[in-house]
Amino acid sequence: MDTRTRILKSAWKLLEAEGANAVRMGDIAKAAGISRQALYLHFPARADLLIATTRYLDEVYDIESKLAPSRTAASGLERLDSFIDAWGNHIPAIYGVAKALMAMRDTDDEADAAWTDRLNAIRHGCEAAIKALKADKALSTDYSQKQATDILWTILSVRTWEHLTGDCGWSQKQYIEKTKHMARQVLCA
Amino acid sequence: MDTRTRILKSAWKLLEAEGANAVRMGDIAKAAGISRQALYLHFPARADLLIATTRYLDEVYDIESKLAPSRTAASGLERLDSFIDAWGNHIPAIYGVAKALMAMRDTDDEADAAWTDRLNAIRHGCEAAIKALKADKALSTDYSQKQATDILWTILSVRTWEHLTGDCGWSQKQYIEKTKHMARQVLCA
DNA sequence: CCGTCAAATTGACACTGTGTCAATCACACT
DNA sequence: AGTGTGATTGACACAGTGTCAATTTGACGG
Repeated sequence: MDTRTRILKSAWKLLEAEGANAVRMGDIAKAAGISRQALYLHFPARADLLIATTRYLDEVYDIESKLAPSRTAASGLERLDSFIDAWGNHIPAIYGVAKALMAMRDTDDEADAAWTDRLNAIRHGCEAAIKALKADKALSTDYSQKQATDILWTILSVRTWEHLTGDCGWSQKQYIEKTKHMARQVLCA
Repeated sequence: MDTRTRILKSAWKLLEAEGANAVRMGDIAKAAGISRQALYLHFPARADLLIATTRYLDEVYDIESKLAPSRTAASGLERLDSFIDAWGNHIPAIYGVAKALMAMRDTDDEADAAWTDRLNAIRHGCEAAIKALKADKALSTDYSQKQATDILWTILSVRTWEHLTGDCGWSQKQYIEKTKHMARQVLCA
C-alpha cells in the first residue's frame, strides 16, 4: 500500500474514532507511520487532506453505484425511497470526516468550497427525485418545485442525521424509515 | 453603561456582523474600548463570554415573554403555531452568537454543556406543543410522542433554519410559513 | 490630604497547532 | 558512481488563547 493511501486510511480511521477536531496533523502522521513533515509532502494543508479523505471514502464505498438504483427507479416514489436509502445509509460512513470538514468551513475557504460542492451534488439528487415525483403527478402542490427540493435537501442533510441519531438517539434503521415516511408526508400529493 | 454590558454588547454586534469565528477576543475588547487583558478580568475564557452573551440576548429580546402566548394557547394547533412563531423568529436574533457557541462545542466542554442546555430548553417547548396536540386528539398516530417531539425539535433546530435561510435562500417569512405548514403535515392527524 | 481598593493598563510570556524551510539520509534505478 | 525521490530531523514563524507581574488611574472614606 502506498504512503498516500496509508495516510488517507489513517485519517479516516482516526476521524471516525475520535471527535474529529481532536485529530491533529501529527496524530494522522503517527498513525500512518511517517513524520508530520512528510504528511505535508503529500497534502499541502489540513483542508486538502480532509477533502482527499472524503473522496477516498466515496471511492471505497462506491457511492456512485449505490446511487444507481435511484436513477433507474420505475416510479417517482420508488426513486425517492431508494435515494433516501442510498444517501441516508452513506452518511454514517462519512460522518467523521464530514464533521471535520464542516468545522473547517468557517476558517478555510478551500474546505468551504469542497463541502459546498458536496452539498450541491446531494441537491442534484434531491432535485432529480422531486422531478420524478412531478412527472408522476405525485408531487404535492403545496410547494414549488424549488421549495420541495430545498425541503428534501434539508431533511437529508448531515446536520439533520446528526441531530436525529445523535441528540435524539434514533437508530440508523429508525432514521431511514421515519425519514422516508416524513418525505412522503410532506412532498407527496 | 457598565463595562460588562459594554463587552456583551460589543461581542453581540461583532458576532452578528462578522463570520462568528472571525471574531477574536482582541476584537471584542477593542470594540468595547478596553484592553484584551481587561476582558479576562470580566470573563475567564472565551466560552464564558459567549455563554454570557447568549443569556444577555435572551434578556434583551425577552424570549420568555415571547414564548408566553404559546403557553396560553387555546388549542394544540394554536400552540404549535405560536411556538414556531416565537422560537423561529428568535433564531435570526441569536444566530451570530449561536454559531460561535456551536463551533466551540467541539473543543470546549463548558460551551458544549451550555449549548446542550439551550437545546434541551427548546426540546421542552416542543414536548409541550406535542402534548397539547395529543390532548386535542390532533396528533398523528404515525409517530410515538417522543418521536413526534424529536421531529419538531429537528425541524426547529438552528441548523435547519441556517440551511433553509442560508443555503436555500428562503426569506424569514417563507421559513416561518413553510415550517408551520410542514409541522402540521407531519405531526397532525 | 492620605490611604486604600477596584478597575484597567502595559508588556512579557507559555502553550498549542499549522505550515515552512534547510540540511541530510536511504535507497532504487540506469 | 551519479541522480532523483521520498523520507527524516530540527528549527522556526505565526496566530490566537490564556496567564502573570508591575504599574497607573480614579473614586471614596477617614
